[in-house]
Amino acid sequence: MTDLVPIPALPFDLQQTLDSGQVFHWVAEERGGYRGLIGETPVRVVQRREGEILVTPGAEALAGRYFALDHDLESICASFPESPAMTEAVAFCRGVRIIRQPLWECLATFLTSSMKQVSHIRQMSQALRQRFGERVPGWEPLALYPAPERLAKASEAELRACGLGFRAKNLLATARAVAEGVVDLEAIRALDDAAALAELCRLPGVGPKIANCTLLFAYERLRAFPIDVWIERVLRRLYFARKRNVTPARLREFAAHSFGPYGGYAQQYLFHYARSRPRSWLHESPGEI
DNA sequence: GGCCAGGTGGAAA
DNA sequence: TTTCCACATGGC
Repeated sequence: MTDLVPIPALPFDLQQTLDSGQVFHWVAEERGGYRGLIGETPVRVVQRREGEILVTPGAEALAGRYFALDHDLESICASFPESPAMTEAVAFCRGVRIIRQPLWECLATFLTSSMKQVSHIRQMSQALRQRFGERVPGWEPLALYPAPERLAKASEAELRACGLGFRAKNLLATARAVAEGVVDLEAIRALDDAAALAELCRLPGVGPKIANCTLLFAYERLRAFPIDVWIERVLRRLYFARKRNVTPARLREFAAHSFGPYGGYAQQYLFHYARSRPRSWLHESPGEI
């Protein structure tokens, strides 16, 4: 293996970023670091110390963009609403970045994520890559995420064989819609947030949660605020403690208006922090933090 | 073995 | 409008 090349990254926490539930295919190596694909380019990334990462020669610019090393985390965090829990989440998530993923890979992966734990999403992603994606010579077992055209040719049974369960039907239908140009993922880049959300939601199996994840993790819409079961619990505990009849619509409205232009970052930090706490954390009252 | 997991879509109230 | 429920699979 050729020597890796250092690039400055401060603050950046590679391990937590890859383990924060936004990307699912990076493989930890026994000697340390990770192997993964940035689009179609195989890359090895290692972080040995604060403030820098080492990457495969030639992939410096690609990795810097993918890992969003240009995001000004200090300004982003300063824009969050004040609260003890938010402060704790920010401290815990120091260096976690919201990365820039390829559109289809991100959309399709989150399409398979419904009612699945993060480890299961990894398994399905790997199975789909191994079964339908092109291998990368010399980088086994890495394989590309299969293009919509490839999945569109698969049968629902083949997709189910990758452990997708009822999600197979939706992935197949969405792959066909994208392959046929019914929905143009690239063209969505030009739309504003609301229009982009609506366009993504036209795809079968894609609702507001998955659409917002795709907007946040692939379309660089840092205001997008996906609400899943975890974030719903966090919002209820931190901001609606002991209040009854808080509808999902009320939560959506609150999230959209309370977290500012980088609400997606706030959401990701709260998500990652809450998932790292003991289960009981979600059931304590805010005053007990 | 019951419970839950980064939800969605369609039916029923 | 809101509420309810089926939908597959796997880990603990």
